[in-house]
Amino acid sequence: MAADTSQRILDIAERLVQTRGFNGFSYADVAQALKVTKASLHYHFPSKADLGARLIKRYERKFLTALESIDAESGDARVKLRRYAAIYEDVLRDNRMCLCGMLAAEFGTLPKPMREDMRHFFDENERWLAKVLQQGKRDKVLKFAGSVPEAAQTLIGALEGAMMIARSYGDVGRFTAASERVLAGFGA
Amino acid sequence: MAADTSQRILDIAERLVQTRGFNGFSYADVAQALKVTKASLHYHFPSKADLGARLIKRYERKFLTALESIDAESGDARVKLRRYAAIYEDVLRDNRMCLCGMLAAEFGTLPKPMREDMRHFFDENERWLAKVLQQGKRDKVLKFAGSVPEAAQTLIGALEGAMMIARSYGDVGRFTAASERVLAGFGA
DNA sequence: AGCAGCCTATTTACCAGTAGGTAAGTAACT
DNA sequence: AGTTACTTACCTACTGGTAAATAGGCTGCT
Repeated sequence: MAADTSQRILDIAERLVQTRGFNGFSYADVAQALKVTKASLHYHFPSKADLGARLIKRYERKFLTALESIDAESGDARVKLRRYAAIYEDVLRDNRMCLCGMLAAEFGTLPKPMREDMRHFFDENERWLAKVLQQGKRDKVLKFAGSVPEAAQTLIGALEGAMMIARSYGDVGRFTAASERVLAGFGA
Repeated sequence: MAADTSQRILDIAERLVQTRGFNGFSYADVAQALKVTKASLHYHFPSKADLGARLIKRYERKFLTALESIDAESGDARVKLRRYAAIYEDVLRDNRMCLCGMLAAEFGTLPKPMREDMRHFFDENERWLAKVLQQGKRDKVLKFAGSVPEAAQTLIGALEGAMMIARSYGDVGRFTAASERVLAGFGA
């Protein structure tokens, strides 16, 4: 029950960051949602920066696990890309922004450790995507010009941006359309 | 000198929103930078929501003026697209995020009028881009599949996302690379 | 079995600093 | 005398954070 509280705090804080941003919520918000006192939160996460850092690490772990599942369940690079985009779409459908996409916008006010953790998330995404793109190229199911890492970076940026704007319009379809177009540009 | 104060407030606030976000700065920050009191700011912009709304409107006006210049100075749709992307790059080079891209991330905490103004900015961008894309298609200098408005939306999202992430890495080149790749996808 | 002592999770009761905002006064120009 | 552009002096609510008290469960010892 004890370890559970930490996770429940993270669940609520995660939702708040994804919908309102790291600067858009307070310990009081989490405390209220969880029906405990603020002081209790500080017991589990001494400072907001700690909470934020833990949030990113857990999010990255969940995300990379999902990517491993994709690898395990499909061999076709085109399918992998589509399933990658589908992760974003699912997040958006829940009215959330990608946690790290949100934090990227707030970069200027983020504690240093959070900045590094956030970039690590994108680095790992890029690594996975680069692997998939390389594989797709080798298997001749994807075709695109130029450097593989740059292609991966472009893809991440395009999906994050599409997500961010689609959310402002409350329109998942807008994301889907952009996502399909971007993937089509890679032959997927 | 009086009318000037309002503009100087907007200048400073604009910079703060673009670097720290709307929730990442306070009237006290602006007052300090301008060496006036907070109360003086409230004289010019009664509430922060007012300030924010005025900020967006001024930003949109400047932006649309820049787009008119592009129209006036070039007839080639490929050049127009490249110059459009160059606007983003210049903003980023100044270590800023696009004002409305930043606000899109903070959408969940924005006052309603600001939400609408922000979407208006994107709508106008989309309108201009759609016009350019249509023209490029007609002139056979651009080629892309599917609906023109959707293509325009995709382009905006890709540039905003690339910008946001590149800024987190303090790497303008990362934006440039993504931007070139995206434009290449339209034949530009 | 009984209980002392400890650990974990939590509360109550604070704290200083900052947020956005207001009321009333003032100084200069028209 | 009125208008414009401010300042001084406040206000309330909230921010992240802390210290001390407390309640309950588990440990080992006699």
